[in-house]
Amino acid sequence: MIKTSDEKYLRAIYHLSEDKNNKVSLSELAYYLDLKPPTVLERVHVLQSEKWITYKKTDGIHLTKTGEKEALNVVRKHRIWETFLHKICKFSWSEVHELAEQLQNVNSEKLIDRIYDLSGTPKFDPHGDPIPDKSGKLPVSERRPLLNSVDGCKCVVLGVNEDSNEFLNYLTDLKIGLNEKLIVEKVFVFDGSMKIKYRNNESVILSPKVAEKIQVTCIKPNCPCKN
Amino acid sequence: MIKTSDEKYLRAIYHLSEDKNNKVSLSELAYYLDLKPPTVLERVHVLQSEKWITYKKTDGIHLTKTGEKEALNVVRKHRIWETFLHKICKFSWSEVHELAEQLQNVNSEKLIDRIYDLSGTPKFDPHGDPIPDKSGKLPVSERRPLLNSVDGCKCVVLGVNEDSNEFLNYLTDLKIGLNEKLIVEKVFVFDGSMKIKYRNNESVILSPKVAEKIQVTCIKPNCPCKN
DNA sequence: TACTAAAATTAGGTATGCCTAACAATTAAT
DNA sequence: ATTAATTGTTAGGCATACCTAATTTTAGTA
Ligand SMILES: [Mn+2]
Ligand SMILES: [Mn+2]
Ligand SMILES: [Mn+2]
Ligand SMILES: [Mn+2]
Repeated sequence: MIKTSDEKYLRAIYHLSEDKNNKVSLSELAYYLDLKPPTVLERVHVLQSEKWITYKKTDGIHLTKTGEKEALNVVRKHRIWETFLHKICKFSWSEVHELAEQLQNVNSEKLIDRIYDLSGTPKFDPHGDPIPDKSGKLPVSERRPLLNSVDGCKCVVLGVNEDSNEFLNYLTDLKIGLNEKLIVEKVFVFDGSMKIKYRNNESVILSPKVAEKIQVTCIKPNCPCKN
Repeated sequence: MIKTSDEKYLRAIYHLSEDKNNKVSLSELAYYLDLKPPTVLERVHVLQSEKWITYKKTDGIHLTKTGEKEALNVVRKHRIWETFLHKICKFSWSEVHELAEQLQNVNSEKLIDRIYDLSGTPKFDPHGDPIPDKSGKLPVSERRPLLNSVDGCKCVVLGVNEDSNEFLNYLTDLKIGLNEKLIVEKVFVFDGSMKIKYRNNESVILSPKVAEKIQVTCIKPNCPCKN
């Protein structure tokens, strides 16, 4: 049986190898977990001996098949809790992550099933991230960065690429939330920032850094936006 | 700020000094927590230095005013989670305790408030135990042991005095649950066991050991049952 | 009161999960 | 190719939360 403290590592490794899909280095993992490299090295050796991961200095850290399955299970629990907290308990999308970190440790598949049902058997969490099914399969989504939009594109927010409170609160201030419809009025070729219209003709200019992290899908068919 | 591991101790001490309202001994506490006395002694010293409890070998362990307040807060969290699990997540009353033990460690007053509201701001948990309010005040209940009933008494189940799965599953097998109406057909003076009628004229003979642990209140006013 | 059983304490030990400081190896830059 | 910076590794230590075995204290009983 896997331990809670292992799950933390597996989820971290999963995220790091997902984002930047190249090898995960020791120091990277240490930084992500807010721990020091010797600490992490120690645990990595253990995780390796338990066959959850492989590690070679040159090759970095990789999840094994079993490790990935376990990681996806933690991701599943995390995202189901986030969804439950948002939909049923009415927490904002910037509050759910931290709480879910605690709740995901609770050890009861039956409880996960129940809150999953209570939340309406969702496919995506409040940040738009896909919820793996029990076998670890991820639902596919059309999401692409808002940054790839062309002038005139009408699209809808499916999620975000970053969980940080600073970012989420910024969006909340702008009143940009999940399922918000956005019209890309103009893309400024200079730096890629874009003027967006939404709600009752509110409008805002988003920096490319922000636009890159907002995930959308076009509403009109055959929209010429890049993916 | 109090630590999760301290809360476990405070709740245990609270229960032990509640049940048998005399002093709580070290070995008693150790047994309850399923730990060895030296382990517990160590922690007791710490808890004492942190002013949650007092301890003198002769006098046993006592919660301080602050300690009791903290203990009541854990009890509150525990019972709210139990209620939520039962009412909203449809867990049976024998399943909720163990899960609540895990969930009560989650650190968010806001979350407790939300699930409390979701559960319909209950005053009692699925075992009939009172849920303290935020200031630590307990709602009063009319509960008395079924054992104190006289022949012919009509009463309703308000709770139980024991959380063990063996006991709860026994009641579940008999289909005796919360709010079940019971008629005491006959009390056998020999040993105090009693014949009970309930539901569609089902009937059963309960041993005094069981009857003592079922908490009820009389339905008819001026019922001559003892309290 | 003296003896015995139970409870409390002390001493010393283990596993886990974290750390710093010092050193080695690798990779990037001049 | 040499140097500098980054990354990984080793060694040794600390705190927490447990344990057993041995001893002391207290309380119950004869
Ligand atoms: Mn999250
Ligand atoms: Mn999420
Ligand atoms: Mn309970
Ligand atoms: Mn209860």
